[in-house]
Amino acid sequence: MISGEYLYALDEKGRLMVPARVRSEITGNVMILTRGVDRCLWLFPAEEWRQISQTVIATMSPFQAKARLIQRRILAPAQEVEIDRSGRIAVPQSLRQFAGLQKDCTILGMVKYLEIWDELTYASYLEEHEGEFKEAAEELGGAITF
Amino acid sequence: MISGEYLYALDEKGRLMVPARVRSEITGNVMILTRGVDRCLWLFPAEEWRQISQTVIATMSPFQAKARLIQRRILAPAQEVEIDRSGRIAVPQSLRQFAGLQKDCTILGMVKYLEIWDELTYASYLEEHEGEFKEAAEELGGAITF
DNA sequence: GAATTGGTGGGAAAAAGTGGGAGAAACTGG
DNA sequence: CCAGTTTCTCCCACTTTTTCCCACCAATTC
Repeated sequence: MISGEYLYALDEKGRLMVPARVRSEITGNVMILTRGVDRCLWLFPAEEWRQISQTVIATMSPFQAKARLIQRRILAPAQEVEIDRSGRIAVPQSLRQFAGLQKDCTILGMVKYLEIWDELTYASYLEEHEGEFKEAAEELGGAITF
Repeated sequence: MISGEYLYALDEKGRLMVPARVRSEITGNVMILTRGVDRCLWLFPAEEWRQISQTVIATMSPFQAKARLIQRRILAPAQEVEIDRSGRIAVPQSLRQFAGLQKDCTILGMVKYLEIWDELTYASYLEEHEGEFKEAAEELGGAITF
């Protein structure tokens, strides 16, 4: 179960640390990096990705517009990235650009996968959506008690 | 499984790189290039193309308008292209024009085949469809949970 | 305070990508 | 049908990027 909020800097070669806590949770040293929904990247353990992508592919035909869209936006940008001996991955140029990664990046543990945000982008996202969050919390409140 | 998002420039002779990652996934050095759906080209590994075209042909009669249309639009324009020693293919003039390829091209791995877009055309496609994508993603949420 | 773990930077070799030259093939006009 | 011209194709050499590895620094633990 992957969780936690981390802050790491992209180095000059475009490399980013995978938190040690996370590394110890996954098997192997290959993960899958792709565009996320919203302005961030998603980083999956290989096995999780296999499941998700299979599910998506199974429901898709290249002759349907919506399917192509999903495929182009989520499946296509996915690349295998290898974790080096120091625990870093290389983030490809195109994905860095998409998420607007500058230097400092926030990494979020989302249970089954990780999100990578530019630190500032993430901060403003949270701020802008605080109201919406409270509404969502209110709704959930009906179903969830502690 | 072909995926990844790559950016390459068409050179002055109209040649375009096939990403090394992709080259290592396919057998042989011949691929099939044709018009895609939307303003892009489709590039198939020979074997995949054989299957797809067979499937399409099998369901088509030249006496039906729709069938002829699909045939003219997808099957007919297909040509074999050879990957040279440096890993490039020559993109024929007519196809370049169809997809509006200028210089920088985005190449998308679509699992079974590749798409070739003019960089700017693709960027605007994604931008224009981001709203639609999020709706579609929202729907997928019904099918995929952790 | 020594040893272990986590993180950062950078060098060197290998791989990937780019440009361009020379010969072959195709096209054009006479 | 031939000669001149253009386009294509194939290959090589150079440049850039990526990958892999190691050394070092910081922080934590024993």
